[in-house]
Amino acid sequence: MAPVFALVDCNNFYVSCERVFNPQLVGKPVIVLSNNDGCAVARSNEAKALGIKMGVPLYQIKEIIKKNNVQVYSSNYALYGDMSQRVMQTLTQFSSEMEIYSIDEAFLDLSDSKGLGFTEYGRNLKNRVEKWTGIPVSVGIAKTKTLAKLAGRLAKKSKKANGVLDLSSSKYLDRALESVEIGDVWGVGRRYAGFLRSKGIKNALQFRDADDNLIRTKMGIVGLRLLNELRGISCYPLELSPPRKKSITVSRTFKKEIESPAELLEAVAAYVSSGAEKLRREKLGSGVLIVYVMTNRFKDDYYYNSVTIKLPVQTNNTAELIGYAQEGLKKIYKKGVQYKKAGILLNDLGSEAMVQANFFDTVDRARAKKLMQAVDTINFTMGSGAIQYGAVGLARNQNWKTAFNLRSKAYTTQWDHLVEVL
DNA sequence: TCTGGGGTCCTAGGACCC
DNA sequence: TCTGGGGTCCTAGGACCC
Repeated sequence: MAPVFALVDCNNFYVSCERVFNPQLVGKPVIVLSNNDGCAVARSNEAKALGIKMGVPLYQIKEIIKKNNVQVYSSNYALYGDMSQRVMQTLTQFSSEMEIYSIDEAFLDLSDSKGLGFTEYGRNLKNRVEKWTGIPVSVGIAKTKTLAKLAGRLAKKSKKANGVLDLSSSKYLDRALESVEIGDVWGVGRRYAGFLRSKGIKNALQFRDADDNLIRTKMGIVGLRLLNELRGISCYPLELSPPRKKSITVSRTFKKEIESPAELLEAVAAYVSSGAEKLRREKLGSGVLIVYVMTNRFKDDYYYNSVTIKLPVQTNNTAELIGYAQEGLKKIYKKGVQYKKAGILLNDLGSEAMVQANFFDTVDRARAKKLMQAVDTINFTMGSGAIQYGAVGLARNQNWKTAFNLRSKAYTTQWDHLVEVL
């Protein structure tokens, strides 16, 4: 039987999360910022209507914010992560087969749904998620994921659709495709959109009916898959279990530029700690560690350098990884440079249980593992960062530490942040 | 003054081997 | 002047996503 997909997409997700616990924000222009309160990464419809674009730096919209009393928030990942789980949990009731695609999106398999028509199904789903979690969602339904994304986008925009659009067997499919600008097609980014426009292909309908060879030469196999998906031939099945991670990265822009090697070391040690914790959570070990540093990329004298360290044995031991990172950092540190960002990458990931032993290995791995388990347990029960390596430095004087000056409370994950009803 | 972070996939080209 | 051919593996870079 031909598949049918539903895409469920939370509307302006971060903003919607803030509104659940602060209903006064409903109807007002609201934005949520990236790390260090740098850019607008989520916008309410009212904020979009004011012309605030995705990813625009805060300092460029100061005027608009002031004039229109836009409500501004720092990112609150604890809150958004928890709200996301609630939404996904609710969705499991609507299909046995679901793929969590991102923090605010999921694909559902509807091929064996019986009884109700798809539109009514979508409407039920939308109502229940909103009632149970407070998060408004849009639902797009179609024969392929790409078409479901497109339907979802139209569902959100069209007043008539009111949040749910079924294009799985619609006689208006062509008209719907024609109304979607080429750059808004899932998988067509800025570069490809520019190329396609230069060939006279301006919307999804023209793209669907384009010549295969033209698309293949410039966009390769990915482009051809995209064409097929738009033609109703499914190329991307639902991914029921998340594929194993191939890399883990932790990187941050510093609050202020830093120059001293000691501070740089602290930041890198902190990122390594966080990366190692992620490894352990996924029961993985890493065989290659990359450390990189850079200056402000918007300045002329931009400097970037990185070092790749092949580890003797795959590991997720924080102390060991910090040691290698420090060694590596010494090789790429340059004096007199104003660093603005650093990061680490963990590659060559493998299952913790399958680590290839090294004959010359000098680390007592059984002992190290016990220590890491103790550290993780403490941080899990007492709160993240309750215990950490000295290399990370002390909270005061951390000029690199990311700032969130406008953050709301962790309403759902910390007892002392619970909402009080007076 | 102020500009996010974490991922994946594909392709081309070079190194290396037989 | 002429200078094999095919396969595999790895890496860097480009493109995309949220």
